[in-house]
Amino acid sequence: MGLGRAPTMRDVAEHAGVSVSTVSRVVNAEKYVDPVTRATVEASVAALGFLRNESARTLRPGQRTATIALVVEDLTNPFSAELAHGVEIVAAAAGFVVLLLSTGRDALGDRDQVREKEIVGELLRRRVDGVLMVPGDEDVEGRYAALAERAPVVFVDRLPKGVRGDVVLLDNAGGSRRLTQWLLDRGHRRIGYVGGDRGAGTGAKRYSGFRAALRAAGMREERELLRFNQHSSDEARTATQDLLALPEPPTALFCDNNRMTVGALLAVHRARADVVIGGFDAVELAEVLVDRVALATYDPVDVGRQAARLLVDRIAGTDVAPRRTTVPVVLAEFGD
Amino acid sequence: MGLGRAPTMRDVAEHAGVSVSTVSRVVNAEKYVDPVTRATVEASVAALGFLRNESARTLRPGQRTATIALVVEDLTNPFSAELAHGVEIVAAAAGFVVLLLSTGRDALGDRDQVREKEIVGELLRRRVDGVLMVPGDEDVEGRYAALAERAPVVFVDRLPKGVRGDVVLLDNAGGSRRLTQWLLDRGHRRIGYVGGDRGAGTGAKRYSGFRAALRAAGMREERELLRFNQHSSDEARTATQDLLALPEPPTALFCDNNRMTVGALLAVHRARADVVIGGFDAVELAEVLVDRVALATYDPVDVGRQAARLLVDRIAGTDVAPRRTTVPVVLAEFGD
DNA sequence: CCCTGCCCTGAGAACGTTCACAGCGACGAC
DNA sequence: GTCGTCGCTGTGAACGTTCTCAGGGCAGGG
Repeated sequence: MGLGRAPTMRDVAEHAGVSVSTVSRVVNAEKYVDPVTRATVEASVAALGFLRNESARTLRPGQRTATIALVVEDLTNPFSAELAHGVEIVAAAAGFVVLLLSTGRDALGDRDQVREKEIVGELLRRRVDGVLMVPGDEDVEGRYAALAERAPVVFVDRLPKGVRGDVVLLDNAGGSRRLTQWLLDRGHRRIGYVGGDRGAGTGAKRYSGFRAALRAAGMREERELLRFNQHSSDEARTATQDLLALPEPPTALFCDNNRMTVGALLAVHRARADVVIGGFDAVELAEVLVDRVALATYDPVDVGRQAARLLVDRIAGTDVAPRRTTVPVVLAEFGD
Repeated sequence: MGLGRAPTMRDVAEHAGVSVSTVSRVVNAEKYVDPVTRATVEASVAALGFLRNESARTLRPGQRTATIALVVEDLTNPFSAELAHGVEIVAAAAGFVVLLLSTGRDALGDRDQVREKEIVGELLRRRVDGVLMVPGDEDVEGRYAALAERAPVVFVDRLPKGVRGDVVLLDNAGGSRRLTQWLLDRGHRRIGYVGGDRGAGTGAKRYSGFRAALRAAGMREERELLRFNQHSSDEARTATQDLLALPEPPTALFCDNNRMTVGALLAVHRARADVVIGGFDAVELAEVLVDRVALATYDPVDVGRQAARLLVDRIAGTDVAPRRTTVPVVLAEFGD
C-alpha cells in the first residue's frame, strides 16, 4: 500500500556510521568483523527494518536465486498436491523457495504445449536454481532439453527421451502387474480396463503391467473391455457405465489412476453392480467405501521429498552422472 | 549443468549491431522502433537464445517482480490444494507466477510462528508484488501487519485484527447453522461435536453457528459431547470412538472440517454405528460412502480465484478501501 | 627495527537491466 | 525560413548488491 522506499544497505551504513561493505559482511554473517561493529550494524538493521533486496544480490553471476520450480499438471489431483508438499518441506529445509507452475490441460485433453513452452521461458528468465517437473509425454520440440541445458532438472515419474537429468520413478509396471495378479487370484477372468492417456508415459507402463499379468496367466486382454483416454473422473464414470452395460460385463475393473478409480467407484455404486475394483494410486477413505477395492499405492509426499533431495544435491554441485531412484508400489486391500 | 554464461542484452546488441537501449525496446515491445531494426534484433535474440534476466529488471524501483506468494498451512489438505489451483489459474492469466510457502505445524499442533516470521521476511526480501495468505489465528507479534505495510495482502477465510487488507470470507457461521439445522430436522437431539482449533478463527465461527442452531431449537450443547482441538483425521477418529463409547452416545455428529469428517467416518464405519454425520468442507467420494452424510461445502478453487483477483486488482493499483467477498456455503446430502 | 601474517575496514568496479535525456533527420505548419 | 513534432536511436546514469583489492593496525618472530 502506501509503502515508502525500502531501506538499503547504504541507509544502514549511514545509520551505523560504517561502509556498505561492512554492512554486507554483517548481513552475510561473514567473519572478520569486529564484534562491536557487528552489534552496531545489527542494531541499525533492526532499527530501520532493513531486508536485503534479493534481486540485487542475485544479479551477480554465480549467485543462487534460492528458488526451485515445481511444474505439475494439475494441483487438484492429490498426487500433485502431496508431491508439492514433499517438495516444499525439503526445499524449505535446504533454504529454497518453491515456484509453483501448472501446465493445465487444453480443450483437447492434451497437455498444453504452448503453456509448457512459456513456462520453460519463464523459469529461465527468472534464473531458478533448478526445476522439478512431471513431464508430458513427448519432447518433440526439445523444450525440456533446452531447459535442462541451462538448469539442473529432476523429472518425476518419467524421463523424456534425449534429455539429461535425474529422475524419480514409480514402479508402474510392477505395481499394476501385482494389482492385476490380485484380481486374477480372486478368480476374475473378465477384467475391464479404465485408463487415461495411452501415450509413451505412465499410462503405457501401467497398461503393460496389466498385460504382462494376463499373459503370465495364459490370458489375453479383450478389446471390448478396454477403455482408454479418459481424462477425468466423469469420463471414467461414463466409460465404466459402458462396460457394465455390456452383454457380458466385466466382474472386475482395473483403473489406471486415481481419477479413473473415483469414476469407476461412482459408476459401480450407482449401478449397484457386484464388481471388484483394482486401482492405481491412493484414494481417500478407501477403507470406508461401499465396494471392494484394492489399490496399488505409494507415497507421493515421499516422491516429492526424494525428487527435491536429488535436485538440491545437484544444485550443490556434485556433477555426477544422472541418477535415478525408484519408489516402491505396494498393494493395499479394502472393503469387506 | 555445464551451462555457459547466459547471453545478455549487450551480446544481442553487438550481434545485431545496435545499442543496448534498442534491444531493450524490442524486448519490451515498445513502439518507436523501426520495423527493420526490430526484425534484426529479434533475429539476434532468437539466434543467441537470449532471455532477459528478471533479477536485473526487477532491481529498478517501481518494477514488478510479477510474483505473488501463496501461504497456506498444508498442501496435503485438499482445501489448500484446490485453493492453490484457483490462485494459479488467475495468476498465470494475469502474468504472475506463484511462490508457494507452507507454514506447517509444529510439534505442539500450533501454527509454527517462527516459520511464519521467516516466511514474511523471505517474501519481503524477494519483493513479491503481493501475498495471499490463510492466516493463523492471532497476530500478536504483528508479523502480518509488518507484511501488509510493505505489500498488498489478501487474506483467506479470516482477517487478523488490526491488519489492513482485502479478505475472502466463507459463510462459516451460516453454513454450520444450516448443517446443524439439517441434523435437528431429522430428529437428532444428541449431537456430538468433533472439532479442530477453537481459537478466534474459522473453528470458532463454525462452533458458534452450531450453537446458534441449537439455541434456536431451544437446546443447549452438552459438555460431554464436545471434542475440540483435534488436529488430524487420526485424532478425530479417536475422539469419535470416545464419543461412541459414551453410556448415552450421540446419534449424530457435527464435524468441524474435512479432516474431522474423515476421522469420524472411519470411526463410525469401524464401529458399525448407526450415526449420521454432518461435516463442513467437501470430502471426495462422499457419494459412495457407507454411512449417511451431509456436507456444508463451497468451492475452494473459486475461493482461490476470487482471492487472486482481489490481489491482482490491488496490485494494479486502484487504492480503494479494503474489500471483502463472501463465498456462499451450500448443503449437500449423501448416502441412502 | 623490519618483515610477515592476521584482523578489520573501506573504495570502487562490476552484475544486466531500465529510463531520462539528448540528438538527428524528416515533415508539416506558420 | 523557423519552429514544433514525430519517429527512431544512442549515451550514460542509476538500481542494490557482492567482491576484489588495497591498506592500516597490531602481534610476534627474526
